[in-house]
Amino acid sequence: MNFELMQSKCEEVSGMMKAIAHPQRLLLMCHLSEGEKSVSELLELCHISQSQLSQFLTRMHREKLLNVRREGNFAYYSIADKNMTKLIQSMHKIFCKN
Amino acid sequence: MNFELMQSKCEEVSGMMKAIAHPQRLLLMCHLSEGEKSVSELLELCHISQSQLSQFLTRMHREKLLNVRREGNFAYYSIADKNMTKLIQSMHKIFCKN
DNA sequence: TACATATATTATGTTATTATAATATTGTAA
DNA sequence: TTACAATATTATAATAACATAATATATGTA
Repeated sequence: MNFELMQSKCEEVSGMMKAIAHPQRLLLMCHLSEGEKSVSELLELCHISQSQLSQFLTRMHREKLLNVRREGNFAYYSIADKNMTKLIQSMHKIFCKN
Repeated sequence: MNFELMQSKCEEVSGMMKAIAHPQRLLLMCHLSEGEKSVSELLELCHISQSQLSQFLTRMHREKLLNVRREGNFAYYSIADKNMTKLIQSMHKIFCKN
């Protein structure tokens, strides 16, 4: 792998790191790695205000990391980026096993 | 895994994510994942000012992510946290293969 | 001693993140 | 139509991150 490619990869990937470089956003991603969840469910799972949760979700959706599916009054979010799912799974192995 | 544990893990791990949530710091870590490097070497590898490089290294050393070894005029940095090394390797597999 | 080289520190202006409060929107049900 | 519940948006104050310039320290060498 040449250096220029390495640099541009880092540029790209560090953006994804930023998304999970926050305790609550990482927790969100961990919960979402187990499947789609509604905003209300996420609100119960993470100790965070409704406003901030919505802001985080909106932001990560804008960054193409999350999908939304709206059904009536509810919004269901899921991880949009396959690599993000893989990453969370790797992190789980590394940091949460033993 | 219970939720409280999950939360405290996320608290801890998101700190590490922060360290690599920056293009140049991630690039630094990638280069360091191949072994110890001197500041001068890193300065050549990353396009970054001497001051900022030193600040980044100092910061990550303070956060126990890096080790320093001083030899005469030079300082050699290496990754101190085994999990960080594992993480960088996983990321390499996920983002840089194909 | 004087000077060069490698690295670290300090200071500072700019921009981005975070947290919170307040308000708005939209869909559903009475 | 009114009211409520779920979610989104806007505004804003506090804090942290970033980039850069300037200066300092420490080691090695002529």
